[in-house]
Amino acid sequence: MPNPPLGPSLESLYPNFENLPPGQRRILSAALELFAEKGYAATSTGAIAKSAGVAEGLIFKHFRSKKELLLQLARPLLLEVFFPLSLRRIQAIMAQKHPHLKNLLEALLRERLAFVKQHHRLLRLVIQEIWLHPELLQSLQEQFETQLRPDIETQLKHFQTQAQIREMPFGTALRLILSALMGLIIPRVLLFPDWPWQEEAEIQATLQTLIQGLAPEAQP
Amino acid sequence: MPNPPLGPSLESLYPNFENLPPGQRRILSAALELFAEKGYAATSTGAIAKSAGVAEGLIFKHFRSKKELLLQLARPLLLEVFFPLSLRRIQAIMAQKHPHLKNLLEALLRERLAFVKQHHRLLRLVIQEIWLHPELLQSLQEQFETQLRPDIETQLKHFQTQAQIREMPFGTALRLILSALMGLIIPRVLLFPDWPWQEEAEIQATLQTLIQGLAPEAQP
DNA sequence: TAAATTAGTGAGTAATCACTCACCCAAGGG
DNA sequence: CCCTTGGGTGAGTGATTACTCACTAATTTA
Repeated sequence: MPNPPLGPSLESLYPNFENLPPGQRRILSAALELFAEKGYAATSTGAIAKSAGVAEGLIFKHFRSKKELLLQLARPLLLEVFFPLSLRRIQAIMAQKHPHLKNLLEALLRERLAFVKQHHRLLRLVIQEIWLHPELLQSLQEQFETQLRPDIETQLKHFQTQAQIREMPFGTALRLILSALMGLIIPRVLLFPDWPWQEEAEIQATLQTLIQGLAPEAQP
Repeated sequence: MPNPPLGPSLESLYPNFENLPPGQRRILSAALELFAEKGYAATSTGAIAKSAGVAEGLIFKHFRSKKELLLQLARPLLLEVFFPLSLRRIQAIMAQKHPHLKNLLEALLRERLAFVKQHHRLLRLVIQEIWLHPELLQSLQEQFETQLRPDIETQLKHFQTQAQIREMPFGTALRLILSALMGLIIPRVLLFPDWPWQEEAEIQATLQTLIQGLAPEAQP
């Protein structure tokens, strides 16, 4: 199946989305779709209202400005998009004492790939707008530092003592892992979703490369 | 030096930039700066004209529309930004019979990092707008297929016969290499230019990971 | 039950948008 | 010496923009 399926995004991700008034829900959904497709700046509030089937004024009853609509859309979801370790499924895997780094990375990559296929609009929106709205990048950093860094750091240290990852700073290891994962996810889902991807082979090649790459240097 | 220097971008990249009428040059420079900073859609032609110190009407003397200004800015530069192998300096390195993959990748990474530090506005512009203007992505693909693919493919095959890269499809190897390079360049130059980067260590870690990762599997 | 709060409407507004047009000026060419 | 051509000007245009406001209607609170 070459095309990522278009699924409802917000219901399963936005905190207590179902308890919001229906108008606000329709606005958020329509805004996500239009922002992702045409970009924030090129999407008018009139178009959002029309697509949501509500009066334009209602947008400004629920959100003080168009920009706040963007931030309220993106902020609660940033963590979910970029830091999969916050997911319960992955935490469950990490709770086990995994013998091999490969098992963790494979679960991570497969889970993230499926997640992004389902919520590709959201990833698109974030990747498009993070360069233009420094608040987004900053809140992403804050959430990471406070909520995720400790967990990931101990996990990586564990693999380092097991000599599955060679000695290197935490930030470096994180960067190498994330760029390998994103290097598959972004072209697969966002840039060239219609290519005839050999997805399983790409997953295996990515994991193999990452694991060999992170391993300690072979002693001659 | 944590901050990437802001250098003149177009003089050295745009084909026969110096022969263009001065008004057009000022417009292109101002548009590049503003598009990269605020995004294409959020930049008005009035702001471009003001920043360039020309009348707004002059923009439409030289470019049929605002969008064509964007395309004329981006298209001739896409290849330079994303496909460093077109550069003479790198071609010179490739002309030698390199004994080791590492020499090529190291030259590539260092050259690209320096290039992007100098032209970070341009990379920013392309990364921001490529999601919203399919023409950009398409012309990028075309240029790659016709001009670069053959060279790179033979070069990679050469490394495969030397057993420095294990057996894998061309597209896969290219993707793995590009994501490793971009995974250093993008955070270093665009996302967190002000961090206290240990740049030399990051370069070495990236190369080491990539070379180990691409190598044939160790036989037990 | 009166009052206040909340969801939702849709016409209205001042500002801004991309783009046009009539015009100026200088340099060549016949 | 006229006349075309091309770089450059800046006021003007209709459309679009984000946002406001006076107004229902229904539900909650006192």
